[in-house]
Amino acid sequence: MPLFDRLRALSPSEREFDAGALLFRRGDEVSVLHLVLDGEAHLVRHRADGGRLVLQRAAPRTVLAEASVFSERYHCDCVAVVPTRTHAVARAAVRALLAEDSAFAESWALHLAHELQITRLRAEILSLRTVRERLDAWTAWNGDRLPPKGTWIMVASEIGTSPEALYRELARRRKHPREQGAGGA
Amino acid sequence: MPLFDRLRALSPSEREFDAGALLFRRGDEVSVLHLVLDGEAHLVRHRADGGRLVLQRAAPRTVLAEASVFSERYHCDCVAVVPTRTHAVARAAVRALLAEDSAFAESWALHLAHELQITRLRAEILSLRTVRERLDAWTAWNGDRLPPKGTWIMVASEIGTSPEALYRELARRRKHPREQGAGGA
DNA sequence: ACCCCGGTATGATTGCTGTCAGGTCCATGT
DNA sequence: ACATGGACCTGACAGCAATCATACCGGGGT
Repeated sequence: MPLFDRLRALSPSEREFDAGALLFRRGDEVSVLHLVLDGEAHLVRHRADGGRLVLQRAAPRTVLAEASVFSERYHCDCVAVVPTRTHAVARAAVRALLAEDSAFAESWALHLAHELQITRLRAEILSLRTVRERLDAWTAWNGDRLPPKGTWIMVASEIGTSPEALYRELARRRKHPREQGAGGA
Repeated sequence: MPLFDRLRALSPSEREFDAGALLFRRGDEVSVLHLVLDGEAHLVRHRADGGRLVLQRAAPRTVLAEASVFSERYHCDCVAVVPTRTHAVARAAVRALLAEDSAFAESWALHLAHELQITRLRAEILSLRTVRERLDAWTAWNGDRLPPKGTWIMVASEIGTSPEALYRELARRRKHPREQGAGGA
């Protein structure tokens, strides 16, 4: 059973948040771990000057603030950016399971390692300079296929470019199919 | 004891690699977990067209390819980009420790969660458009202080810009101290 | 059939950054 | 004292992408 569903089976409680509502704030005691069911929640840290720094963008079927399981209190705020529904499982239950069930602990670590791998890749893609290189890297990771229509805007945000820039790059490839994926160092 | 040292204590074996040497290749059986002591090793995936995609840049005192602990075989290549020395601990020993010692399992998960947090932050920084925003984000995370001299080049690579661009931004802040960190949405 | 809206598409402009090319400063070794 | 090398610094230029603006298209609702 996937980790998300395994966690979800721990308890039946669901919570709902309006757009802009806070799931928790910095300094709050960590009592539950949130699993995002619908909507989107951001982990944000507020800067002294009023600026914000997003630490995680949690989409549906993702675990929110994994590190909070090991912390007494939250280190940042969490805000719902659209109406959001989460499944809240007791932190104590998760910790107990981690301590007692080594198979569960392993799948938890596996989940974290996998997320880490994906995120490291995303960081590498974002450190590339041109849209062309980023799309090449994206396709290399996603089975060497161009993204399906309907998902382009999402892909654009994943690789950190504007939708227009991605449209143009895709149009370029439609016109000149041979030139894509020129192997780099 | 930090996780790195705890892992290192598991066994005494060290390995050395010349620049360009492979630590392992895709498909190899995973027998050991590498801890980088000196140098730098990259986890790379090769694309069909000859291009490369870097998945992890492992600096000294980092654990290389954490996910490999849970895998029979490697999913990518690993190459030393400079002369590199690693400490190799048996995968079986790590797995045994994870299964038997729940405190160790917890610190392993904590390590992964922490790395994940840092990497997510880096990805967020890299998705910002201008050097100014990236440096603002960097400073917000690093105690609202500008990076110390001697580390600027490293910071430039962390935030994905050229050293020159960072120098210019730092010079701008020396000249116009008030304009930095204009709080954005 | 019509409207509306979001995704797709593309042209024009502007601005930022990457790169190259120089130059200063300083710690180190001889 | 001198040479060396690395980090720091800045000017000039070119290139790419963000942005703005406009338009097309297809699906869902009425």
